[in-house]
Amino acid sequence: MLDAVSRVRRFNRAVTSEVGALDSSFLGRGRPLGAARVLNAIGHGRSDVAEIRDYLGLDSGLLSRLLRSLEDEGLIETTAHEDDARRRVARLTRNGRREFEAYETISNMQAERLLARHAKSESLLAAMDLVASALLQGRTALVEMSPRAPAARHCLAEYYGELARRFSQGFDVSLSRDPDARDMIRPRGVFLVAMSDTLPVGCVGLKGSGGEAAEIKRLWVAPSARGLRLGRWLMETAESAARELSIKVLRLDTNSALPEAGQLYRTSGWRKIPRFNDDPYPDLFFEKHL
Amino acid sequence: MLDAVSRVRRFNRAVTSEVGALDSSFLGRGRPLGAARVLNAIGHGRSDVAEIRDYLGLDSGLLSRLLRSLEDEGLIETTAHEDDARRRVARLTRNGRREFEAYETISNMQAERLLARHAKSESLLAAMDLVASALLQGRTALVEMSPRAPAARHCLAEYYGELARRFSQGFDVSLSRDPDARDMIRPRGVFLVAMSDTLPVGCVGLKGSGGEAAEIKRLWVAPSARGLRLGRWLMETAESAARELSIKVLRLDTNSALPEAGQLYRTSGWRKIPRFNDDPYPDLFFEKHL
DNA sequence: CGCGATATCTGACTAAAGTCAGATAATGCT
DNA sequence: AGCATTATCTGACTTTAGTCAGATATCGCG
Repeated sequence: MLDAVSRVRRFNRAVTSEVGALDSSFLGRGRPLGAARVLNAIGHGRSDVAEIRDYLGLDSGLLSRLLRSLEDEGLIETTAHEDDARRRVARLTRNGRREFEAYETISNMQAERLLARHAKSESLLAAMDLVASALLQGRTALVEMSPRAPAARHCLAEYYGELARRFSQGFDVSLSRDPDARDMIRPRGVFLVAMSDTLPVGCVGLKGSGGEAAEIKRLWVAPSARGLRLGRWLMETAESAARELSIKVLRLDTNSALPEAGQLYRTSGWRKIPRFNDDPYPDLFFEKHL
Repeated sequence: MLDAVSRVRRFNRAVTSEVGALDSSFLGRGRPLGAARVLNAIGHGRSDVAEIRDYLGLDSGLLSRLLRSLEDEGLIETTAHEDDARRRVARLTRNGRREFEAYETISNMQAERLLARHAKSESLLAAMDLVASALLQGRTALVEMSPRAPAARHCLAEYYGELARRFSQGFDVSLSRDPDARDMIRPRGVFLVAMSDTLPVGCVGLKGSGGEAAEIKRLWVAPSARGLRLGRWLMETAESAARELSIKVLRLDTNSALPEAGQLYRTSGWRKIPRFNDDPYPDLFFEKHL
């Protein structure tokens, strides 16, 4: 019936009217949209004036005036940056925080209303995640963090859950060789998480030993972010990090129940090698010289 | 990691920036956004001034001026409505059509670009359909049309495809009692299609015989529109139409491989009855007195 | 200290969008 | 025909957003 482009355009029309509705609900608090956006940016932790300007794409003169008007309303206060008095930092006052929270409530209620009128809200959320990951593709960031950080833990939990679903015999982390977190933190290794706005959508661990050999562990991409070549990007970034750490040879184990992963390794310079550990889950082993 | 509301809000942020990008690409043709929107509304067949005003939510004075500026550019011409000279109708000139098509090209290319950078564009499209159906929920319309109309045929083809996937023995329309289209057109019956913007997302047929008994056939809701209570709405509307046609008793057949349908019938006043036909596919039979 | 670079602000504009009170003309109804 | 209603238009205005050229203050560095 409808070709692909028409379907995308129907989607665009649908969200345009919905987004417009959000904007006009923001107008209800008697403040122009520009000022409301600045207040919200500050509320969400963007304190540096340059950072706000950059985030909202505003002219420096315009932002300066908007900040002044929020200051006159008593919602924010600005002070000089402590190590550089040319820069200014903005902070919400008590009233500003109250006003910011009113905007937050509007946004949250809008979101809740949408979910409430859908009887299958889990499938709606999954679809929203997928579309958002596609739209945010260019702004996805790979962040190095501890495997114990919340975003990293989230990815690992999803990863284990997925293995449990995919392996016919299930998956129990405690039976697998769970790497010590310290081996995936510099200087021994690294742990990378792909962040798409606030959502962690993928991860990979480089588990070093201090020597010239290291292992790739825990490569995972969220279902909502598949098809965006994130796996490849994670692997390339992990390999660069390995080179920085003077690692010469990388190894990894995987399972033939994860064919996408195997395909990725084969097409990016990895070579199949014999089993090199006694972990019960993997049945395929790869190596790559850097 | 992220609760439902945060996920919706991430989605909102993602589409807000995307919509902004579409808007600014429209600016490239040297015309303010307001004028471009009016031109596009006219190009998409909205000719009545009041209709445009309503669709775009514009003040009458503002729209009047925008129409004047498009007229001065030679892109549209307005004439009095033929049955009511107070109303005006706008129409694209040859140049206007060319300009409209330039905007169409921009939108189409934007959509294609998004799809092209996604390696699983079919899953992206399915997600977009689902989100759009949810957002457009309040604007979904039930349209009575011939079962031979394109939108109706689309629904029927999807319906047959779904039966083929769901029934363990497959499904072949030619073995089933395919109702004559005329039995689902007034005055004998009706055929309803749920339109969500341009996408047909559900259908139902009321197959009459001219007498007091009629059958409900071809109830289908698109996967992207499930959870929106569309099935129930289609059934209620078909029942109202049946009452209008002085039908006293409705019957239908279904299959236990379609549990959602059976559940819907059971919770809306239908009673299980013995088999009343020799169609090989159904194994459940219902009746409802109006 | 002096000087070019940097961050923000101010002033003076313009363009776009939106508001609102009539003006104008056609229509429907008695 | 008379008159309230309806659809659109015009004029006069305000608000919001955005641009741009300097002004001001601070910083980093030789």
